[in-house]
Amino acid sequence: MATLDRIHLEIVRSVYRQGSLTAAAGSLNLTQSALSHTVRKLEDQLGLAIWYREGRNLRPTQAGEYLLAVANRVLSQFEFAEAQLKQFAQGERGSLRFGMECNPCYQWLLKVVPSYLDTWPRVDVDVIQKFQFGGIGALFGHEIDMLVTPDPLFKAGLVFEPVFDYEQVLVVGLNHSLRNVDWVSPQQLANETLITYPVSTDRLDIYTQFLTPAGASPKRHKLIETTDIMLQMIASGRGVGALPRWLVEEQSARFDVAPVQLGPEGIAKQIYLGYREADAEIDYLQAFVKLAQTHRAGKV
Amino acid sequence: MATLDRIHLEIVRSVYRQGSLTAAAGSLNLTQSALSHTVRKLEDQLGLAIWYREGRNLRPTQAGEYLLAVANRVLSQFEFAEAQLKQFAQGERGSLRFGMECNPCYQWLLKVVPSYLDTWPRVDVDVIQKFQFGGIGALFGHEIDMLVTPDPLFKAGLVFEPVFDYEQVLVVGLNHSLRNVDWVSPQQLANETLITYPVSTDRLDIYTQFLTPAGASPKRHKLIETTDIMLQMIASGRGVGALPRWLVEEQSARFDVAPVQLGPEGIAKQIYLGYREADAEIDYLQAFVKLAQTHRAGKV
DNA sequence: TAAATCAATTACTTTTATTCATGGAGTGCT
DNA sequence: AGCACTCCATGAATAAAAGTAATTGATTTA
Repeated sequence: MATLDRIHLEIVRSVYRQGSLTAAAGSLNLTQSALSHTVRKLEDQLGLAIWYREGRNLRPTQAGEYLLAVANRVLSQFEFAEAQLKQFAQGERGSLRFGMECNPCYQWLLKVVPSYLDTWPRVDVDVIQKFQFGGIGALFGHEIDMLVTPDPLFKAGLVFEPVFDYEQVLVVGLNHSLRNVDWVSPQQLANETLITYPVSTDRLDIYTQFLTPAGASPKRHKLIETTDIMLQMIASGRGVGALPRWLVEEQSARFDVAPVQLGPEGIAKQIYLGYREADAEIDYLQAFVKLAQTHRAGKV
Repeated sequence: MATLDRIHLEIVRSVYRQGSLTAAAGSLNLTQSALSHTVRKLEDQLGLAIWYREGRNLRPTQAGEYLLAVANRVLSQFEFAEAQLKQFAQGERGSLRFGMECNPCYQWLLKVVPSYLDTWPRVDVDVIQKFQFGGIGALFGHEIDMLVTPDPLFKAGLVFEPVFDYEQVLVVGLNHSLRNVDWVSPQQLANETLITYPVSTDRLDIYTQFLTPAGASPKRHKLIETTDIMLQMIASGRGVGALPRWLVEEQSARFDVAPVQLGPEGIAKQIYLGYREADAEIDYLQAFVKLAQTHRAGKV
């Protein structure tokens, strides 16, 4: 069935380059006899001649010319593919698909990824934000390779590692009455407009760890998708938000906003990286975890 | 060195299509064991896994995904190439490169080629008009496959076959004084302007077979490259020309020109097709010769 | 004309691919 | 839990193939 094979293309190309079967045999580390046999067999199978035998040398037939063109094209694809696979094998190449389960996670990832891309130039990074069965499901379903989440799930087959600690704070405008208090209580938000990302309240720390336990709630709850717009709204006094302290401090140069501690102890948060146990030895994955932990120590 | 081979791509694709090694083995007419061995060997050589073994089924690794993409692309090229070669083998496909040594030859070819292209849709026809070492040299040098010429050369390795007889005539405008004579003599051209294609006089029949033997020559000799312009010039009385009778008769509908016999006997010409003896069995070449001879009988 | 070069061929050897038989591991069903 | 089923891996045996060595014949070069 499949008469044509890579070796045949190699022979056609080599005969063309070297000018003779004998020379081609040398360059392919085979004997002249071997090539002669292989060629004969191929020609028999195809039912046509690849070369005219003219005296002691070969001149390609039309089929030969065609095969030569195919050889040049296809062989380079083989060679490129092999080079790519070699890079895969050496771990120099791959792709990391991230899944995110909280917005601060995304903000954090944006800060870590650039230096990772520098050290692993051949690893593609992709961020997937919508998964059908949640982050864990996406991990098990191989939709993603790494989950960035504040909620580790220590389950067989998965590994979670903490990579970043931060404090979730209230964000207020510079003229806001709460700006200069040491900390705010849940009740103090009863007359405020709270601006959050548009996700259900059980995924918002300010509800789960602050308002809900105290039975409190804000006057209004506004949903805004992007951080920049959210900060602009807060800066203009339209409401208050809840974000990681480091993010607020970083953005305070661009927006007139300030962080305020939530409760007497503050809300401590952690970001975890989760991945499949089976992938643990993938070096470029392991390298990401290491890099993430390095960032943790310094100020991100 | 060359680890990756066609069969590996076949396996990768088949496993993807069939969903399992066992099924793939079936579709490739091999045993499951054979594939397993082959795969193992390839993975060892590449130094990476192509599939994750998950329970009893296989899920492609990143390298596997990549290989699958390569397989889809490269295998289709193999398959197309094989189909093309099959057409070559069946003589359904090829190319016929014509060389021309006289302008009437070209006119004649233009009339024969269309019906040939109809019957041999996969044969490409090419016309080459400039050859370094003459038509015969081009034939021997494989620049062309078929020579259309009025001068056959019966030489070892070449075959010439007559395919068309025609009469070379003088072409005059409708108001020309020679229009209604039975035939013209060389001397009658002494006061005429002769318009010919721009080639040396020893390649012009009106010189070699008419003027030169009689020691005559026209008053002026103008060179014009295209037949249409030449006929326009003749129609407007700027001179006379020499062309095949069939061509003049055909064009007399478009131009005000008429044919006049050259000499008491007329000038009889033949067109020959020359080709390499070695190509004699190429069916689409032989078919062209046959077709050309058919045209000969009828009015071209 | 002799020496050299090249492809084809035959007989033989080596390597590779494939099969057969079997075992282990997961999956699904009762 | 137990059983049947399916799938992949493996080792040993075998079949197939690819390869080599040595020689021939044809053609070119010196």
